[in-house]
Amino acid sequence: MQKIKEQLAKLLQQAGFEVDASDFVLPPDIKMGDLALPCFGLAKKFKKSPAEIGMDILQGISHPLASLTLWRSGPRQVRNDNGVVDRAEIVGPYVNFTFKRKWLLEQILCSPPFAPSLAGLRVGKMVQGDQQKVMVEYSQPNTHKEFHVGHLRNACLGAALVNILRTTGSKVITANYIGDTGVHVAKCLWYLERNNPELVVEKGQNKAEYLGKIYSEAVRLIAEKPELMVEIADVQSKLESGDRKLLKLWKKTKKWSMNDFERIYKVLGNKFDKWFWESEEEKNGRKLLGQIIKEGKIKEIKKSEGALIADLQEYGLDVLVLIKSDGNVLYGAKDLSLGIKKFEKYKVDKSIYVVDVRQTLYLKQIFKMLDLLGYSEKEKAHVSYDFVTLPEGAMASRKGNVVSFDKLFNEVLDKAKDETKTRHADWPQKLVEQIAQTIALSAIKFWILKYENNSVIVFDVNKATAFDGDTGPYVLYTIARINSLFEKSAAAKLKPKSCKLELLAENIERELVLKIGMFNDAIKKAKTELDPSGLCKYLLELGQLFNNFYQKCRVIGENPELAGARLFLSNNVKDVLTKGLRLLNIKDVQMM
RNA sequence: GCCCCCAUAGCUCAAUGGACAGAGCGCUGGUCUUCGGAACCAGUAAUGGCGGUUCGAAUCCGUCUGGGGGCACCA
Repeated sequence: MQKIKEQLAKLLQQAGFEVDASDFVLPPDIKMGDLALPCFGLAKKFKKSPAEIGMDILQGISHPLASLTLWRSGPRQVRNDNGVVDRAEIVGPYVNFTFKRKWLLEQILCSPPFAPSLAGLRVGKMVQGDQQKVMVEYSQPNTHKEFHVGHLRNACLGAALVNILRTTGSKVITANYIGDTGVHVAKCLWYLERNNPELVVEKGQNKAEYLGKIYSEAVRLIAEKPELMVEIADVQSKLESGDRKLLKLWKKTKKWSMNDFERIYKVLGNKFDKWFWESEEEKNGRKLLGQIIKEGKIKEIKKSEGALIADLQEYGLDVLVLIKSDGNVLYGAKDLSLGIKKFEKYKVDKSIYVVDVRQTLYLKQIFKMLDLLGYSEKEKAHVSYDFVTLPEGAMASRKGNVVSFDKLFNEVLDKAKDETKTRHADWPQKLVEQIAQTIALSAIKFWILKYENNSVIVFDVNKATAFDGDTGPYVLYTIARINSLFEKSAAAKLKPKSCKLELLAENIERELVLKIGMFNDAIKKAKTELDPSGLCKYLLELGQLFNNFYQKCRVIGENPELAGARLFLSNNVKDVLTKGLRLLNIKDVQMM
């Protein structure tokens, strides 16, 4: 669509109007035209009414349009038999342009907005891009806790953003930052050391799930007797200084958690280039802070009440404790050393953090400290997303009221299997399971990604497991339907053909084509806003238009040229849907 | 106490300051001797209150009400 807008803008510029491609908007109804130019801006500039400006434009373009035969049908409309624009019409403060059908259809359908493939991703790189080197840190689960639907949102969002950045030209390094140390680990180990030092678990018990339970049990005990926190701090210190027994316990249980995370990432299709560990940054952070203090590098980092703090009040960013008065290192110290590492060791131009909205202030503090330490030239961005809550309130491992990823996934998977079996009683078990898994994942990911980053998602099992309406399976269904159409058409000796696209004369066909042309715009918006929800909405709208088209327009039984054009259009739809899903890290299906 | 976010149809969500505020679910009615009914069509119904800026406000500003979140030893 961008190319078309540019061409129209050029036409108007030749006629002497200062119009930019970005000035055009879509008319609310396809019958009004393909593109509209609001005349408010020009009206203000020339101190005329928008309608008068519209008249001027029609007068002006009469010349370039008039290369051959131009005729006017009334003062508010011009038509032209030659060239690109078929009709330009003033409606209120807008000038609506309708393009020559053949030209428009060929512009969009024959020059897809993306190159054929990009290695591995197969989405296609749409622009050359700035080749900016970006690190995207996302998914920061804590070991010794369960992976729940809150983590799921981060994992889905991060993966989608990475694909969107890559397809628009950025060089992305993906990073996971595992919380393998800290108070939560100490609490868990403290409990295990007292109650299950040999780490005996029942057969068949999911070990990561077991750790999650231990953790919330420990939290409960400590809430009853707050003085136990002294023991926890002791465990934490001993662990950092390398107590053998604790270290052994820690390593083994950490492995349990990591095995589980890796299993889940594999199911979700998340791949990370770098793995960072809090336990490593703990040491680095302590060292770094020691240096900063010793050299008096920045005045904001100083001792206070026995702790080491960053006093950022003069920037309106409060105070952040970096090292506790009991000597244990906090998150901020670790993130500071990791933040520096990203710029120094990995040489990135931009550092993106996909982190929960509740850490907005915290990340501002980290970014400010990085600025003060000499990294003010480097770009730092916090992609904040709101969290997933339960109807009765926030989800927290501490409270033990989390909806685990497994619970949700298994529920959706069972449903997908049932649905698939009822439709395909003849399918072998293996095929059913494979397709059902893809359907289930599409449902879960799409359910999460269709919400804007800043909207709270209230977990509702019916919505998360829905397959009707605006869901992932709806998009998959549309693709499967197109595939089926191709099979049946091929049997009827019909093939996609682009030579007579002008036969696509129905309004719904034109609407569908224009929507295909908007794919790039949807991707660009997702990139600018670092929010993929608009892309989800776009894919749903495209799917809806296709299904509408499919209902109204036949392929088999029509004359081969029309059928060919419709198949060509359908193929474009399938291409965009598949690539769009790919960007969202969602796999498609051949059939379902 | 200070700061941030949110409030749109019965429910869940959309809408670069611009044309009659759009979807999905629900409900009512319809399509189909199914190129795949996980579908399509029609109907139903909404900008929390009060001011202001603007040619024009769901959107920007102020204020009130009602939710959520953050603010020194959690991450």
